[in-house]
Amino acid sequence: MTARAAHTSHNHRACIDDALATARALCDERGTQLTPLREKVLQIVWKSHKPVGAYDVLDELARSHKAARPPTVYRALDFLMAEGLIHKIESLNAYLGCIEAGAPHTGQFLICRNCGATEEIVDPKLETALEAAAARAHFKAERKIVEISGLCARCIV
Amino acid sequence: MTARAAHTSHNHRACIDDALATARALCDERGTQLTPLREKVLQIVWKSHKPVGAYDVLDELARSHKAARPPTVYRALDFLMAEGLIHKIESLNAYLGCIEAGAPHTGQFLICRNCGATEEIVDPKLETALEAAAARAHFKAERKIVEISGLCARCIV
DNA sequence: ATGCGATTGTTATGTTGTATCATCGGGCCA
DNA sequence: TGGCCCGATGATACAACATAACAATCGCAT
Ligand SMILES: [Zn+2]
Ligand SMILES: [Zn+2]
Ligand SMILES: [Zn+2]
Ligand SMILES: [Zn+2]
Repeated sequence: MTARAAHTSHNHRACIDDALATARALCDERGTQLTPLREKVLQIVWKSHKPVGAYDVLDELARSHKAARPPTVYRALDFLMAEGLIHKIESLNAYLGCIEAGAPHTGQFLICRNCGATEEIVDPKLETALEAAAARAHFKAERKIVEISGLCARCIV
Repeated sequence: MTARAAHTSHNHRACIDDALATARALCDERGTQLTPLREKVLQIVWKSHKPVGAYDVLDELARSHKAARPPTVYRALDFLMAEGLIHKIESLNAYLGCIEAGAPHTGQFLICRNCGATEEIVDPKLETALEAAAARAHFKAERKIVEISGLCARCIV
């Protein structure tokens, strides 16, 4: 498995610390600037394994950063997406920390409609099937969005 | 092939007529009401093979229906989605006529970033791969969103 | 010191989507 | 016929999501 499943109980502090350390290392290597503001936003996005809306990030950010405004947040989110550190969940208009930062990819997501927990999966067979489907239609695939909603293992009961 | 490819030239009037006829037949069979308002919205969505935003629909609708307001359009779109006559393209916040109305499914889409043409595909192998990926993660899939953006055959040059 | 580019501040606005209550109109039954 | 129900639409207001445009700041290279 590439990462802790979203639904398992775990010491989530470790998730956050790992994500932040990885982000610092990647940005350092690339010469991009993971500023304190951007790092704070990344930390907020990683507060849980549920996608978080931009305005929720804003509310949280504003607690420690009174100047925060919508553009403050969207710029940070744009940077983090460009660096591959977070993904946008299009069907929720919300953002989620990436579990495979550094390996460029568009994510594949399993979104629980009951508890909201969203697991990013990296499934090579699915990736292949997506490429093949596009190829059969003579289409040059660039960004491949997969968002599957339903019930997570924990919520199936 | 299940339908005309979005990028091929064709008599699009036939697309619209087919879609409206299918919609009337389905709603009649189900005892649901495809009112003139809803039919008009469906026709507007089908004006092209490009996804159309709700407020674009509103602008168009308002030309013949002065009372039209956002709820007017969203209610009609919600009805048409519930009947499986249109799909929402989540990554564009826009709506597209369904080419397989009557066969319940969540669509798989190829979205050209150059010309905007969006083709709905029905690819059983891809469907299988999605199911398998969810199953491997012990996830009960309900809605499966696939939106692949890139370049259509015509725009690859 | 000066200019440059990247980042952030600041104000305003654009775009997408809902909540809520009122009104209309056909079918149904007393 | 008159009253009732219910689905559809009208109408007003607002919530949620996102960007435009310009100013200020700061590190750094000339
Ligand atoms: Zn965690
Ligand atoms: Zn769940
Ligand atoms: Zn057509
Ligand atoms: Zn194209």
